[in-house]
Amino acid sequence: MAAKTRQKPDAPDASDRVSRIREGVTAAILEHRLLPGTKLGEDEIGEIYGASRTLVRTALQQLAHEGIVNIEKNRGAFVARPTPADAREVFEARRLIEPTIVDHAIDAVSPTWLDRLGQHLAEEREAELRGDARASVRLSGEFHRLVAEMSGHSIYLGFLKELIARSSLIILLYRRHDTPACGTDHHAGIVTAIRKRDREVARAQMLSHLNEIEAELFLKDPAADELRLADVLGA
Amino acid sequence: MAAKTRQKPDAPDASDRVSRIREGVTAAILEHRLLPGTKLGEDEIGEIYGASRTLVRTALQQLAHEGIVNIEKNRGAFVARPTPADAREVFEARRLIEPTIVDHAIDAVSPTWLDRLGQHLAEEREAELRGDARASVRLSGEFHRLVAEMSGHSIYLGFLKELIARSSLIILLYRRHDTPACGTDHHAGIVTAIRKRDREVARAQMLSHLNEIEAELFLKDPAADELRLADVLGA
DNA sequence: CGGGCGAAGATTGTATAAAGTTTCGCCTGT
DNA sequence: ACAGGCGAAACTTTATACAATCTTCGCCCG
Repeated sequence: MAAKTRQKPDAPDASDRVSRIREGVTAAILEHRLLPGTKLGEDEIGEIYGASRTLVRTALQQLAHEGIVNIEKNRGAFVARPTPADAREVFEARRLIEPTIVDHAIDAVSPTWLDRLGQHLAEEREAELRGDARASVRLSGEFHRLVAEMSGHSIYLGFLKELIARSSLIILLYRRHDTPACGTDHHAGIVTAIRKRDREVARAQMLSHLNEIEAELFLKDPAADELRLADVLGA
Repeated sequence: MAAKTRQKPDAPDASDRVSRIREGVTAAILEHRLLPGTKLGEDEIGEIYGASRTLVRTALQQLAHEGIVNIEKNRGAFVARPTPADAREVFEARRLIEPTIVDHAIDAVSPTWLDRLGQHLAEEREAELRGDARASVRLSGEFHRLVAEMSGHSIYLGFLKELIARSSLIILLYRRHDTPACGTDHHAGIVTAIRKRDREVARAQMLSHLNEIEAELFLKDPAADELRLADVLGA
């Protein structure tokens, strides 16, 4: 039979080496340890993960497709530097998609999911309490990802993963104050609405949550070059 | 200065060899010349395009990320075979995104764009008139892509490219009748609404257009295994 | 003293070869 | 005759070597 040495049809995040590299770099970017514009040399990363350039290249190409890395021909890979225009597009897309995602998540409400949501909120609160900015940033994004997983729509989930990754870079570049993370309270409110299966409130809360995140940003128009210089000088 | 040897920020479809392979295979899939389930051997494709397996592999990985190719570990790449559940997700996403895209396209109305739209409609009519099913399928998808380009939103454009590619496979697998292509008339109606800058009508027309396409499909629930067997036996 | 040219070094792009896995045919044993 | 397992062939995966390109630094000229 063919079903002898069958493993899971597709591992959730494939524990192969390419995925380990991709997730490692992604985490570093999302936790703001790798700043936009940073050069990602192939040999450099390969040595860190003990992998050949072939695998590193594959991982970087995937990240480029996700939009958090730019690959310039014959120059290499760099952490992406979203422009204000990109930022507006990303948040517009999130405002369009995420209310719908919450709506679908409510169709999947179950004790198991509510448990996972509650557990996540606890983690967020704890990270915020101990002032761990990196963990807060990561967990804040993971909350939205969790809701998307709950919705069961793989297309929306894929789109949102991309949008969340880009949002993390955008928030790093353009936030006004040093607001640690965007409203854990908002997340709690959304979970409450989900628990009550109140679609309208859930959608509205998600929308206003996204609006408040974007309102915290300073998206001036001709900022790209200025910021580039400022960053380089700051480094 | 850093801005000395700057070329175009990003070539439209990068005339490098990887892109040529990717576009060639994509066209073959979108025109229904490569059927779902077909094995895409690396040597095979490499020989066709006179390229090494390295480049073929890169192209196939990009196609896998776009969702029209599945890569099974240690087995190779195959043309994707969307399930009915996938199909419903794809069309739901299109119903969510495309009305918004049309709305934004209206912001960009200009003689140049109206000209391009009109020219496209002419091509579609011509292909349909001469019964060229392959060209009709391709052009039908390209219409939606054109509107997305017109909207100027690169995020939506990227998402829609993926959705269109998957839609083409879905229509091939699940269409009821041998309807040649889905409503060139619908496209003409949408263009008219765009020309009049009538947002509400444009959104409504796009929505009903998508609904009619999906209504032409036969999305039975437990079809996956049946279809796989049937196809294999038929081949 | 500033600017441009040029060669050396470094880095990426591509191809080829080695290693591991799956698959299919064939052979043996019952 | 048929089930089960062994083995070879084909393919994918990974690593390494080579070629092309860009960057950098030094030097020369104006």
